[in-house]
Amino acid sequence: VSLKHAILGFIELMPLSGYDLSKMFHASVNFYWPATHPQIYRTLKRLLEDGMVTSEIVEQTDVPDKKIYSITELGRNELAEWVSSQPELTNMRHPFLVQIAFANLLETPQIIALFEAYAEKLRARLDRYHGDQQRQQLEFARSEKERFLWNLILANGISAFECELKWAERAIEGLKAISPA
Amino acid sequence: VSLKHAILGFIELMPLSGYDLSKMFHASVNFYWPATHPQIYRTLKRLLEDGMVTSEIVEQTDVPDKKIYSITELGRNELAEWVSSQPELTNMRHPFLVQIAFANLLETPQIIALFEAYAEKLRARLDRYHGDQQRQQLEFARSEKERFLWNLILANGISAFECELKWAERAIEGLKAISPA
DNA sequence: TGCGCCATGTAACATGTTACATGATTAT
DNA sequence: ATAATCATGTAACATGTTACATGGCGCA
Repeated sequence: VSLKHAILGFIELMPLSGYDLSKMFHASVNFYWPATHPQIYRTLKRLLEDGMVTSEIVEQTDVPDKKIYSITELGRNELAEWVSSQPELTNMRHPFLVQIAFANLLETPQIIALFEAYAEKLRARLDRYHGDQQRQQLEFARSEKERFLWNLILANGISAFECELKWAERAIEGLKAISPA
Repeated sequence: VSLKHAILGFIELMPLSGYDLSKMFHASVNFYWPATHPQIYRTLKRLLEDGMVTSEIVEQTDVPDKKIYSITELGRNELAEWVSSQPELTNMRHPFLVQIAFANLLETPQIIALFEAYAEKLRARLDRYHGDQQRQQLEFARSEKERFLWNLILANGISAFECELKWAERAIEGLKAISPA
């Protein structure tokens, strides 16, 4: 339901092409709302049909032409309505937990190795959160309030992954305690 | 990729019908791997075609017949392989963060209200984690190791939601500080 | 010569959701 | 009566992924 609204949200910031949107998704919300380019183009097509956006072809020299989308009054209303609607809990798909749920077949050292590989991935993700790529997005904020909100989102990712990492590290300790050293 | 493996994992515990599986998903892994019954029946059909499971109709009096699925050698291999494969990071869809990312249109008190509604939902979810429904599942554990793993999974949910709740509460504090009281 | 960026899209497939469809039994 | 539980499934739709398709420019 919500890719549509994320796209409207970006276009509300400024008129954008599908390609721009794709880059923005990858540079910013990708961690909590991934979107690939076919999905974006398809959704833009639908938004256009529904009159939520308008498109305009901008000719460019040297590089291919762009199709720039702008938000309409209807789109702005839709976005405003969605933004103020009741928040939903993330419905996670957590493949690692499923894996662990059925890991009884494995030897404890193997399970420890799984947790260690998982912790490593979490650390890599945390590094990316701490990297400046994320912070650069904050520059586009149009107000103090917006910057504050975007900082909250960043903080959410960091705290969630730190929490997950702590859990994994505690799990490793616990598993080592029951494993024949 | 992984509903298939979750189903194999359950059937490996004991032979089960689609209906049983549906109940087990709702009672246990639902928070980190939701599955609806059409999905389960469809996946069972495919697993049967692929020779990962066999089915047997069990006639019952008073209640409708059951179609009980059992795991095959092939299915057990597939499961074993998957369980020991490289763990993947959860790729979240976090609609609330998207909502907040574009909440600049709203007045600060409205944003606070959103966070409060969100925090309320988190608390409700935590209550369910602390409820005994989750703990009852632990009874089915076939070994100390399995019980330990299942406890880890429970702990993961609790710590993740507690962390998220703390984040939301801190956010509310921060927003109140910048709002005209 | 080949890779990567720019820029658009489609096709096929996989996965997930909601609604439809049936029908008996048991408890309120 | 009516709702809930048992038990199976299909159909239609929405969403997400991977691969295919095109084509120019600039850089190494």
